[in-house]
Amino acid sequence: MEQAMSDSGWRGSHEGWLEAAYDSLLESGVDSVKILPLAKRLNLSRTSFYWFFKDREELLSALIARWREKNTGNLVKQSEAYAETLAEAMLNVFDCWVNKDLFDSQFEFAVRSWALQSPEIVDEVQRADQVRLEALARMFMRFGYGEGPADVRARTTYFVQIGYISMQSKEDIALRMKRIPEYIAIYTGQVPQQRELDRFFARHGYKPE
Amino acid sequence: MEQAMSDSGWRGSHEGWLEAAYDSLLESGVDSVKILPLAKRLNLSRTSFYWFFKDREELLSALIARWREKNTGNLVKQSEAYAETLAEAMLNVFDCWVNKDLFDSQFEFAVRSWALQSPEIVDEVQRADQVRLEALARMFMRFGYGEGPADVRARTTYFVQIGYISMQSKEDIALRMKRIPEYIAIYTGQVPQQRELDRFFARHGYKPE
DNA sequence: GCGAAAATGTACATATGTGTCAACAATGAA
DNA sequence: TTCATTGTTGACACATATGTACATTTTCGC
Repeated sequence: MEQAMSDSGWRGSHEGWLEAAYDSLLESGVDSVKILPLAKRLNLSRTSFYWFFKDREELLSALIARWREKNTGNLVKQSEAYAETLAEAMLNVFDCWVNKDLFDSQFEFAVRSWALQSPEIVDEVQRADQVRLEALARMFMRFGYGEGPADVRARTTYFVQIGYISMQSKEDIALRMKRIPEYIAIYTGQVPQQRELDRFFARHGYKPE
Repeated sequence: MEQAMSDSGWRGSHEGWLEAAYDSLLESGVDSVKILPLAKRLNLSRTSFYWFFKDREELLSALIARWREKNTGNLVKQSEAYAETLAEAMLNVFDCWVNKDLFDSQFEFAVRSWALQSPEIVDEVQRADQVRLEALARMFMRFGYGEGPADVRARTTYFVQIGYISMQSKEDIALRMKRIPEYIAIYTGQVPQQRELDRFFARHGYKPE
């Protein structure tokens, strides 16, 4: 239960507090990101916090910066990755949905919930949504869709995932993988080729029987 | 800014506090549902609250009961409504997405965000999701889909909406209506007939040009 | 080892929330 | 008009959070 520390011999650190804040945000929402509880978790004095951050606000800003840098960047990158067919391109995007390193769903949900009580976060989230949707629409257009249909398909693809996240359901990998060809067919209007699926499954260490 | 009152000459009431709690929940999330701020909003003494509710817990339970009774019931009902084609059936479900009386999106989002900080609410939400998804899947099966495809299509339909809700975007009605035929095509795999769309638009008081 | 810095802790002032209690006011039925 | 019911209030006790001031300890370069 020890947080990552800088190489100094000190117990606390900027990263330590941030990591604890991140954990608390994901577990129980922004309102649980309070200095006193974090101090208890870290076994540090509460006031020690103020050496690293000006105040609670600054900690929350750092949290948002972290989210901004992670989730949107990777989604855009995956939507632009090389692919021969639309189905393959879609599977590249799906990498995000099954790989925590590319897209942190819990973080995403926590930030969206946070938006409910902060207009600044609403702005932040809406900016992210726009960037992501535009990237997905460009992907559909690369494969011949017109602007209107590409937009609606981008929305379908994206909203389904955001909706899924907000379900917070923990269904097992096998079931999720089994549904994937079906989703690809709906989103792209074309059935993925077996070798495309095989490549996808392989890179996520999944073996269908 | 006067809350609905019972017919007695008293200022407060069970409904008054509940309504204020509902407003606050939708505006700023559960953590804003505190007795002291609600009292200020109602221009009542804080302690007067305890005449109507045992404690804050009881108020929150009343809020959840309200949500449970409203959103799930109507969605199930719409999915079971009479329709000659799948596209028409889908449009019946879409009634929920454009009519606040049938489905309260903001309430939905607020409750889902609340789940982040309460395991009991997680249970509540998951139960609702299951009931709703089963109703939608039954609808697809009524029109000839097998169990597997019906399930995935139900999920697509439902998740897109939940995702849309969590975007909290307030795009104008005309734009949403314009996208509807496109969505119907993706979800059902069939293009809706003009007369079906006309009927849908008409009952929501929308006139396409 | 010594001193500056980096980090921690104690004490204080303040704000906001909860819930209980006992006194008080308004209402309407007998 | 009495008077129990229904509703309202302020005072109290307590809990949890924030942030500041200042003293103290730890660490590392010299």
